[in-house]
Amino acid sequence: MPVTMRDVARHAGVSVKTVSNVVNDFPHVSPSTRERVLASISVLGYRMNFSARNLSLGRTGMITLAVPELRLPYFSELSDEVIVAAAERGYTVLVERTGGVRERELEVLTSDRRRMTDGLIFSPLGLRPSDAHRLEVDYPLVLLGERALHGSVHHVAMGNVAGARAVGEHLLERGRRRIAVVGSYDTRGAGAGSLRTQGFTRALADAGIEHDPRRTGEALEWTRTTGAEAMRRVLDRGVGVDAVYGLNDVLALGAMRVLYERGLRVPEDVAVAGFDDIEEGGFSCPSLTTVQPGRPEIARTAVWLLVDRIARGAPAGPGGRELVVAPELVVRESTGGAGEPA
Amino acid sequence: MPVTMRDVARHAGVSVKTVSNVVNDFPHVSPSTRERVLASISVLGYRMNFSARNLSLGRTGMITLAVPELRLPYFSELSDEVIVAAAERGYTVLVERTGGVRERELEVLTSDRRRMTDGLIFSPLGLRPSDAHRLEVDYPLVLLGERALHGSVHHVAMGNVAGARAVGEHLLERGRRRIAVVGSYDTRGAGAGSLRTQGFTRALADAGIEHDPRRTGEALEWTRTTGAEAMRRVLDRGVGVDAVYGLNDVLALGAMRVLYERGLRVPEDVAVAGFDDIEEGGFSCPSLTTVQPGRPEIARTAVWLLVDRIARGAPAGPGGRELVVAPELVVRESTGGAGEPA
DNA sequence: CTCCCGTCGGTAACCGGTTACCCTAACGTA
DNA sequence: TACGTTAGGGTAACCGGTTACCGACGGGAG
Repeated sequence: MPVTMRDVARHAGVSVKTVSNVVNDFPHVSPSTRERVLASISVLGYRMNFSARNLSLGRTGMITLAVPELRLPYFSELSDEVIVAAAERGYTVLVERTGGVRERELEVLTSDRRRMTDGLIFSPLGLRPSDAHRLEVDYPLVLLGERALHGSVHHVAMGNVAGARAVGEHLLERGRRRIAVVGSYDTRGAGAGSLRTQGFTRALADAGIEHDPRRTGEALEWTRTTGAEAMRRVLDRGVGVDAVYGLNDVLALGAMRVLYERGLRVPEDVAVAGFDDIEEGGFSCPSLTTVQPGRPEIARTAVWLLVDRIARGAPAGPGGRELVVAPELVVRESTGGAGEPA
Repeated sequence: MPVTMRDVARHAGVSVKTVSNVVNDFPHVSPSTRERVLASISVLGYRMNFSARNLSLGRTGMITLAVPELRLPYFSELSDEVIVAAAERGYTVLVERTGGVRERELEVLTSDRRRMTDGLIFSPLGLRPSDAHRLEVDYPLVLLGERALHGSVHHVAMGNVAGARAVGEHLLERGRRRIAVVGSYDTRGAGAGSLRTQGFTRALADAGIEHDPRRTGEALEWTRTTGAEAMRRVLDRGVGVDAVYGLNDVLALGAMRVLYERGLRVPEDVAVAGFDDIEEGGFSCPSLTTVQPGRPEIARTAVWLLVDRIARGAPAGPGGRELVVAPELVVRESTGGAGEPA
């Protein structure tokens, strides 16, 4: 039913090889022949069958991006950037949603679906350190987010500790001492939550201040809702709070919402800072101080590394590189703005 | 190099047909044989080659979702929902980004890349009414957003006019009369902007009020930034404003940010309402009154219609259905809350 | 007038599944 | 014992590109 290359060849009076040459812009085709073939293609309405090409070539021109949830602004902005970067390199992106659930993440690594694409950019959330060996796969893989314990897998990380430290120092500089942390959960692992907590407490420790655990509001998922709930719990404990550090922006915005509901002024009564620099934080009222983790660079780098591995045909190998993108503090109204320190 | 079905067959001492039967859960395989085949698969580490399967089957198990930008909350939330709905039906989603640019949208409709998937869910933005015939494609297609002028293409729409009218009536009910519209651009076409403007002005007209065009802030793109700019332009014209209707939520939030910067109180001085009910609007300060357009239902319906068409193998046909999902007004703080009308 | 070489294009095998069609063995029945 | 029936499984063609390999043709050099 559909028009094939052989149909075109017949129509144009040439061979399939020639049609293929034309379609793929190969040399050694005379202009007149090319013309004729293109005309036939147009007349017959020929469209290439990608499954067939993929089968022959052994590659698909697609990569998989696996993220927890597309609706979280950080990931939607990241995905957007990955898609753009992939398009620049001629790749299309297939998006998998893991929900941040360990089982689904493991499944993404091994499922047959994965094999529909040439490689995987993977932002794990639920994986445990003991799952590290699961990342030793035989296809091109680039990890985003936290570091794999070791191994040969490329890995693009952000400066979580450095960024968190900068937030801590900034809040201290603004004279805040009773700082709540919203979102902390696991403080020991190698996950973002842990690293961002560590960097922060380190800044406090350097200033001779100890973080009061009663000012920690835990949140397993990082959403506006859980941020708000965590903030409420902290406030309800009755310990004074003059600043809030949300481990990411949506947590911070959820917390800010609770402060608003309780009539606390930001930044006069309570300063607020987040992490990720999602677009929304630039428009909240007040705008949100945060850490720009270099997301565009992360996206580009991840795609490049992956495409590179695909092109080289070297699926794994010992060349697992860890690239850490430098973060940058973005000071906005929620901590008093870029003006003079309070 | 990679393990094929024939390798498995040889190893298990059966034929490829039997391996295929096992892999695809077909009947007529004795338990013992099945066991043996599964063991061989496991030993050899066999993984199915999807390109080959796709070539044989003529389908890929993937669908394309084409949206303007993934970073816009409406589309990221929609994409999330489409991905979930597709997964329920056994499909994976390939995301294309059009940027809302007409050329890219037309390209998505016809490109070879499109042929890598079984169907397309398409949310056009830049297409003109005169492009309607371009939508008469020979593969399964479901449109989101505004109506195609006519034709045989399935189409899931939201109740733009009804929703916008509800917003208008709500603002009037709250005693607002000098209402700015942010985002309007084309007021005649069949696009969302036009419909949402029409519904609104109709509500005003019904109340005997005429919309002052000086209170219209145009914005071609619908983002927080353009919303803010449009709001500034309106305010700078010096005409009084006691309410703002953003044609979508991010426009409204951008406008709200400007009101905040200028020291205008929301909702006391200026009420604000949007459209789309993105999650962010529930957490802004104040929270944003908006229209919930039934996005989850839109996503599910679109996927179902598409999968249905794919399954039926009836690419087009005269059965183009238009489904309109009913919108619902969500009253929040930015217009005075659900309490008694001011 | 040959020979050589580079250009252009044809032939057919191959990628790795699916499946129409066929055969066999085993069991039940007359 | 002969035969029908069906479950189980084998064979080979096919999906539609890609490409290794081969051959023909035309022009310039010897």
